Amino acid sequence: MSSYLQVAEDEGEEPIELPTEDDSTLLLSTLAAQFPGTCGLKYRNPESRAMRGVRLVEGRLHPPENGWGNCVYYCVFPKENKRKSDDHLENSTAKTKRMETKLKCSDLIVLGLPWKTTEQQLREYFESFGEVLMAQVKKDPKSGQSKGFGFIRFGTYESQMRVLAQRHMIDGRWCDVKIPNSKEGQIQQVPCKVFVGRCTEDMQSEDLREYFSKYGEVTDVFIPKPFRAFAFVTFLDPEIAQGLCGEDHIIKGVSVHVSNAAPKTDPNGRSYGGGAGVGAGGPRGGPGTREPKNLAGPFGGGAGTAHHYHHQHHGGPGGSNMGAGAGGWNQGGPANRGNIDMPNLQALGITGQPGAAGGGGAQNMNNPLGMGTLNLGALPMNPALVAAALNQAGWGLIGNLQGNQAPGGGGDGAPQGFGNPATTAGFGTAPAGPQQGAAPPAATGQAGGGFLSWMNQGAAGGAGDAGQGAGAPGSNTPQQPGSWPQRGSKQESFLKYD
DNA sequence: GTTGAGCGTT
Repeated sequence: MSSYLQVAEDEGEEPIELPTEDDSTLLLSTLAAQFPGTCGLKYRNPESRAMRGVRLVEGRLHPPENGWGNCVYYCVFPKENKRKSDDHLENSTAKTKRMETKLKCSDLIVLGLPWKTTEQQLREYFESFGEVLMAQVKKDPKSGQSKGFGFIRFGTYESQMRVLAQRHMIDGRWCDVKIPNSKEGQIQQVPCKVFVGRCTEDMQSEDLREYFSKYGEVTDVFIPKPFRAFAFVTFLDPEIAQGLCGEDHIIKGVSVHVSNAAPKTDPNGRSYGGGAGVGAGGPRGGPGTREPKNLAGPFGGGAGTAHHYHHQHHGGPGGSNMGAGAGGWNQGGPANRGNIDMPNLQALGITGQPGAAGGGGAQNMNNPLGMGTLNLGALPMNPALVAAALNQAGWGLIGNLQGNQAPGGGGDGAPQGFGNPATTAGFGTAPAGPQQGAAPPAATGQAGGGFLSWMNQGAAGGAGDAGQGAGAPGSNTPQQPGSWPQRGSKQESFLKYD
């Protein structure tokens, strides 16, 4: 017997009745279907007159102690918890939400299923990650024998991301979940990493982490060694990262400048950018302003680059992670599959948007968090500039947190600030939705403490990426017994900080 | 009732 719950976008708005589930919970997906971008619910406590948050566990909103009652519940949006000072981005909530409607889930292919696994079992397994809209096991039409793979579809992007983030022990076998080839290039990438210039030597990674944590969860801090007067800070929420770009902040009494994380280069030092400097985009750091040492700038337009990458390929098909023809976007094409240069890009569905720079770029910029916090399309720039900036933002490199890739040489550039258990513990700890329930109330927009913490953003942090992975093994994957099976591993290569 | 990288009878 499901009943209905009155939910309004905000106080004073017309409520909509939403059906609750049999267990009286309200599916976040149900909520999000009517209020795209919502990340939670709140209601006004009649006694204290204060707003109260509704418990959210694994995609289900749980009623207060005495049931839902008759009061009206209000949506909580990530945007609303953001600081106000990002108005320069002109990211209206409405626009953000509109964007989010485009954050559709994709079918996901599940590889490596045991022959005996049924669709029902498949569904049941993945339901611990969120609402499963579809589950199928591909079978031989004649014999009915499973082909050993299947497809699933989730109701929420977050669930999808969670599932893509790890391997799955299904019915006794490790299975891979990936974006199907047929869906390639349909998912977006987002930069979560910012460049912090004018750092002083006494700024430790923890200082930066502490400082920037007030804006959102910091998943990574990278400070090059030896001292180079800059750092990289990676946020869980890409929009937070974006919102900080162009700003000056005082840390330890020193004014530092935040800008887009620098672009990366391929081993030959070629530029990936389309030539439009990031600085042209507006408030972001202009060319040359962020690089204390002015390394040879491989960017188009001669913008100074903070650093570049060195790719070490250990066998396997070479190829840079960014195809020149793609204007800097990770293409995720077949040539890249399995290339550690973009380890989990494909798995995470974070692939390029070749058309981004051309037409309709803005609407293609979506948020893999599924929380709708990023709205690059609303930036006061034209799509081409956005695309150009993004090309240089150093997005795209997603490391594999499972710890089987980075160790063994990849961690040489990340002596500290990585592999922080506090930030890596989120994922892979339990299939049943790690820490959502424990997420601090204020952390809306961040699906739990460690959501996506495993993501290694940006090539800029190549060394850091590796380091993060290196820090993870054994500490963040209690459920992962031993190492990741080597199935499908084709090569090893590393990104090394230059 | 075998097999173990892959890619979906709509």
